[in-house]
Amino acid sequence: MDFNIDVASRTPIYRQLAEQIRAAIARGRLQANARLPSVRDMSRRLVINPNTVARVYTELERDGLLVTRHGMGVFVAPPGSDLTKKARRERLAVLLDGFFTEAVLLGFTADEVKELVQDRVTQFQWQAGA
Amino acid sequence: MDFNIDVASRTPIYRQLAEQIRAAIARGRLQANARLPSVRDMSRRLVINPNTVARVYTELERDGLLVTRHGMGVFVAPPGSDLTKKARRERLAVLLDGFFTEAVLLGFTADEVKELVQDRVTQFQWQAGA
DNA sequence: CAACTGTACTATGTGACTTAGTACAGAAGG
DNA sequence: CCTTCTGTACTAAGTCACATAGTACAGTTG
Repeated sequence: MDFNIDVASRTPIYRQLAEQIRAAIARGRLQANARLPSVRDMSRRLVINPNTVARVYTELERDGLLVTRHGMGVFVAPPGSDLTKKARRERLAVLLDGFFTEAVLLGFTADEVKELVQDRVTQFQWQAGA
Repeated sequence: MDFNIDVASRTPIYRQLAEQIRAAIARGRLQANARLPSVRDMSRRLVINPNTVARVYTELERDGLLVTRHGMGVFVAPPGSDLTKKARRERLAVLLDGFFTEAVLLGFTADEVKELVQDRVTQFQWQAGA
């Protein structure tokens, strides 16, 4: 896994790294139980502070995406959200509405958006259908 | 139009207001040429600083969503993005990938997402199909 | 002229973000 | 046991985004 940080960006470093890890897991480029670089190793690679890396790992563990074993390292957690079905659906609806808002303001038609959905949906590692 | 601000939220006030205006336009609750509350009026309603409101209006004008006429007020711009077709599509793809990432991490299946898309897509004011 | 509009500027305060440095506890291998 | 890795927990410092307050100026309307 290769991550990269743009220190010139207005989005915080810790947010950039967290998003890249989330994306890697969602696309299956980081599989369950895979080990991530240590806090110090990652900080050296990205030329950022170890504290910032630790902050990212802590946040992602709180979200249930990572599991840390003290003295051993940080690993990708097995899939599964601990939210209720209702909470999960509400959260997804908010995100989808945000996406639709931007799509409308960019001038797209509904058909164009549906087409793009079909194009891109295959690049992610979805839960198996019921 | 009624807007509301949560000062306790971690998301900045100017961002909250900007998102609410964007959403209102995308859903057709604010039509083209509609007039928005004046900077001072909006600041009194939301109990925030006039400078913060002005910042929001300026940002949305830069994005082409609003038009200000000095001394007269701020109005909703007619639809239409000034980005190139390629830039618009790339931007939408980034947003869609972000949405898919969260959907996967929340544990949804591809079919569930497609279903939600069908449910919600009708609530927005899309450009007329080609 | 009066009362509204948006805009520009300075000054101030708070908190997020990032870095640096030090220290401590758990795990693995010679 | 000792060394070296691992994550974690602090403190201290600096920078910058965010929000507020206040003042001032220019355009529009009646």
